[in-house]
Amino acid sequence: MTALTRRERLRAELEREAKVVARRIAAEEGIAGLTLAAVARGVGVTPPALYRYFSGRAGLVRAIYDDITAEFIDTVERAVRRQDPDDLSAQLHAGTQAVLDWSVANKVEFDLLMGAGYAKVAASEEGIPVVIARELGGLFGRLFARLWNEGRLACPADEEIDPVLAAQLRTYRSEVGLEFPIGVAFLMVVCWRQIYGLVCMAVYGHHGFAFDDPQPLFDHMMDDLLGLLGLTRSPDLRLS
Amino acid sequence: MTALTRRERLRAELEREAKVVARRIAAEEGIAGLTLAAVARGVGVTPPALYRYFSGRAGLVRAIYDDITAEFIDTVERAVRRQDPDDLSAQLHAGTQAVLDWSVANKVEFDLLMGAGYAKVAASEEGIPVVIARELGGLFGRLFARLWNEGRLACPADEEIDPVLAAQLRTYRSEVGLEFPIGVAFLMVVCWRQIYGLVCMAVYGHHGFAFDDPQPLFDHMMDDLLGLLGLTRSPDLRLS
DNA sequence: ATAAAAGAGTGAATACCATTAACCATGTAT
DNA sequence: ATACATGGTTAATGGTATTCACTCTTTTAT
Repeated sequence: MTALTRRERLRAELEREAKVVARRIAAEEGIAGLTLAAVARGVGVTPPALYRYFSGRAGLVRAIYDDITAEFIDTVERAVRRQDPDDLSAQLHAGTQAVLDWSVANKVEFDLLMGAGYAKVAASEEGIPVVIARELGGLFGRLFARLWNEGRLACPADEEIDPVLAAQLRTYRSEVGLEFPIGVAFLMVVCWRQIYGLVCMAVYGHHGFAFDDPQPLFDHMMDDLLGLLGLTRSPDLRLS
Repeated sequence: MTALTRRERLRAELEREAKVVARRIAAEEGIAGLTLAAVARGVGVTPPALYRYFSGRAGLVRAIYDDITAEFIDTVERAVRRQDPDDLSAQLHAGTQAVLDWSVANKVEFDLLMGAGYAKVAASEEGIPVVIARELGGLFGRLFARLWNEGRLACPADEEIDPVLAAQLRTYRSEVGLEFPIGVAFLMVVCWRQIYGLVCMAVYGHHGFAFDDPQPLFDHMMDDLLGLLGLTRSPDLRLS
């Protein structure tokens, strides 16, 4: 039951609408082009009214940042769950493809979450830093953990890893809340480095004159990465 | 001989100084915080005066973009030339290390050249697109060409490459002005994808809570990449 | 039911910013 | 010496964020 008072309903409604308008403007004009005045026009109020909902422009950006994070993680999570629960290769593949597809389809949002925008948001607010890395790391980390438990993963032993790197991996592992050896975390980071590079290339497009479509490079990369994990590409991907 | 008139000297001086101030402000505040008014204050003129030197704010950004490109390429080129001319491994290693070091030391500039800033600059101006990719591709491409000529490079044959990817590689090769088979271009792109991913991680820092120092991951990556090219890490790197 | 309190919006004011136009002083060239 | 080109100025326009004082409405408490 909606024990909400009239005011609360209206407030929730305007806040939702303001964020929708803000998302649309950001997607069209970029974060730099996202102005309180434009959002105010879009929802039919004067700019100062928005200060009842967000703490200024920075607060508005922070608000849509949180929404975008949830949306991104949800998208990737759904793609993973759409696969055969026993086919880890298919799940890793689909999740990674979802990361690429969402990023290319939402370039401004990607930049905010994992690009230049991240540093700005993180610098101006507290409580941001680890969010996206933890969520995404946890999502893929659970798949890596299953691989590890099945004993199919060939990863370096703790002693083989450079001490400085080992310390970083331990920090990473504990921050993301994972249980496996740091060698597994190392594999995750090696994979992420490659995925992230490809996605950044596709999103920022400084090689777009030739590699307009990232899919062929992505397919090659997935074969590489799955091979690194001792897997082969699963034929029955359900990407629909 | 300076066949420059007094006015020309003063003009060149103010233009230089304005760009220096702009670079400083951009580095401190980010490109978004780079305002004509602040630059004008910095060089002791009123804002409209800068319109005699740059076509508005966009023109100023474009001007420092060009400077930054030249500076970046020059830095990498010097690092390569500092190595033994016959030690391709050392040259590749040093060049790549220079890319990382410069990018981390100049985050805002990196973003402008190869991150989110690139898309904005490229969208608003003509003649930009291929610059950075061509310069950097040419620099590393010459090293790959030498490797190829020495026959030490194990790369896929043309027929083994997916047709769509092959077309992209041909576009890339011709745009960058390289001569070798597209299999070599493929290796270049595979390497760049990994380097770029690591650099973006280091610059944008969404994993910075754990991987504050990118060097250990970089060292691992270089071993991988040099191995991919049939090389081993050269012991006598002169990075000083 | 009515009065007090809380909430949500407005308009005005301040302080930035970019950009253009009109204007003036000065260096350069004839 | 004079005419012109150049590089600067001030003033004006219009956009932005943000704060403050005020009003109207809704909620809450008596």
